[in-house]
Amino acid sequence: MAETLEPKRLKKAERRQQILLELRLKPHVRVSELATQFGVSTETIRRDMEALDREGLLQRAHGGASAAAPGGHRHMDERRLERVAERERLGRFAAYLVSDGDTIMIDAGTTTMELARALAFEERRVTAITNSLSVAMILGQSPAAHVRLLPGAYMPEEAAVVGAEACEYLARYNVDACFLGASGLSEVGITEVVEGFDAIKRAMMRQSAARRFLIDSSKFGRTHLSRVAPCAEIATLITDAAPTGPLAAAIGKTGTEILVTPASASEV
Amino acid sequence: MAETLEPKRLKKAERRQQILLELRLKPHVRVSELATQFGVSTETIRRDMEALDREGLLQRAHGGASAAAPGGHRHMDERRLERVAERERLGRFAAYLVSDGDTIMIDAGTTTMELARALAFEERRVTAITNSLSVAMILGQSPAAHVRLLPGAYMPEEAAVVGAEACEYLARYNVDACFLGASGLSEVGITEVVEGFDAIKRAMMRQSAARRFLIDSSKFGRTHLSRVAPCAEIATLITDAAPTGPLAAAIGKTGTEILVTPASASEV
DNA sequence: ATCAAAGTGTGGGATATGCAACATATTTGG
DNA sequence: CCAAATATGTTGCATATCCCACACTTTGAT
Repeated sequence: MAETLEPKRLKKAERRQQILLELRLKPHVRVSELATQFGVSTETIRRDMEALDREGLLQRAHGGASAAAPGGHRHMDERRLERVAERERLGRFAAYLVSDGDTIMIDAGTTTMELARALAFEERRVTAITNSLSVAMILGQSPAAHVRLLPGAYMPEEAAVVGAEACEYLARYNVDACFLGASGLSEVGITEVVEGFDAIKRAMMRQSAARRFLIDSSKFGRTHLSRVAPCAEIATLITDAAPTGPLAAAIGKTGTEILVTPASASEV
Repeated sequence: MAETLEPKRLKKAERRQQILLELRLKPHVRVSELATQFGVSTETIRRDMEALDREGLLQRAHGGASAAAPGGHRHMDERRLERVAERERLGRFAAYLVSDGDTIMIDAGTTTMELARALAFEERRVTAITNSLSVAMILGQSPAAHVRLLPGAYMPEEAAVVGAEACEYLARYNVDACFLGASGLSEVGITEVVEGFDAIKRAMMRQSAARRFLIDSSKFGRTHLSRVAPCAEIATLITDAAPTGPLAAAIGKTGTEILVTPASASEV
């Protein structure tokens, strides 16, 4: 009784889950590959991909699909689609503030990821400490960068580690500057919505000579649950449009250096 | 030769650089898109992509290209293509040794990544400590898993952290079992070729009640630079074929439990 | 200026993919 | 058990891509 039973056929949900898992390891999968692998027709895979694409879990391409965000996740993916140009400008701009030989801290976020890209692209010779796996992977590609990762509990939604251990660990290091993102910036100060990120940001600020924030103007006026720091503690604010109204007043009184990316004048 | 006012045509190097930049914003670009964008023929783009693919700077796909895996680098990708089926079986099999509620350590490697996949797929309720960013991201997807990441210097080729800090940090934890890969297994014992991984493995072994190794039979008889441990310290060897010759003799004398995956004939 | 080398464009046949409509299979709910 | 709903497979054809060979253009050096 030779049981030639093939691996039990996967159901739709399992198959789609597998597709996503596959995409965690490879940046791109082909329709034809998966069809063979799962023993289903290409049309089925096509339908799977179509559905997953609608959910934003992957990006469809001719003949296959790519991971929506390598090292990123659902929430991040959605955010990634908005204001990409602004964030890229912010990241590139912030990279000018980093010199060869600098030691820096970078926290997790879509904007700080752009900074990591810029630093990697320019092959700036830096030592960076981060709690973001995405930042580590991106910046780690640069042969000129040294990256150290913090310990702690892994938070899949943000592809980052958080927790007391990470914060404690930060106390070991003293760096030239930290580059941090944030969920909101208002008269109250810097605020953050992701649980655990506030403590990381505060710990990074403590160990840094210069405290720099990358915050695009869509975050202005927003106040979230936990306050990271008052406006006065921002050494440098890198943004795409100068603050106005009460926020401008609040920040104006502090010694905060406000750097606005140049390209914002040309287009919306 | 009338001088046209068209944007000056990019040279080869610039165009290729531009392609890579594009891939930092989008996970996937199409040949046809870029051809239009740069005003060159699709063949040119194709040649560009082919070259960049050879350099490992992107991953070619039918109709376009994706960003190279940020964590999974050239080496890993190549390795991934070999013995995929064996590794997957090993990973799945090893997952049976993990019970709900277990605490485990997993080190970096292509085989242990498969274990992470299996654990994630089955949503086993585990707490895992790892130095591998890939393992963390894969297993972190599972709602039932808690993942802790070790601190240390990031090693881009392996998408893992290494170093004294990681080893020290491991001493904080005591777990039920560790699941480790290796570059070689011979009479000498377990050996490793990746610098820094040996120390991680030893530290993980120290903190684990059960020491389990996932080593496919192609590694048998190989001896690499640094010895991780003698055969006697292997509690469980999970592999796809029973050792033979001198290796069998060496392992036979120890109390090592040898588990061979039911590849074809037998069953569990 | 001339030549060689490298880069790029063009064309056509082979192959792969997409898409839609319909047939079949599987699951679900009563 | 059946029937509806859902999922998957199949077919045919339009389209897109690939790959190769060769011609043309640009570049750089002598």
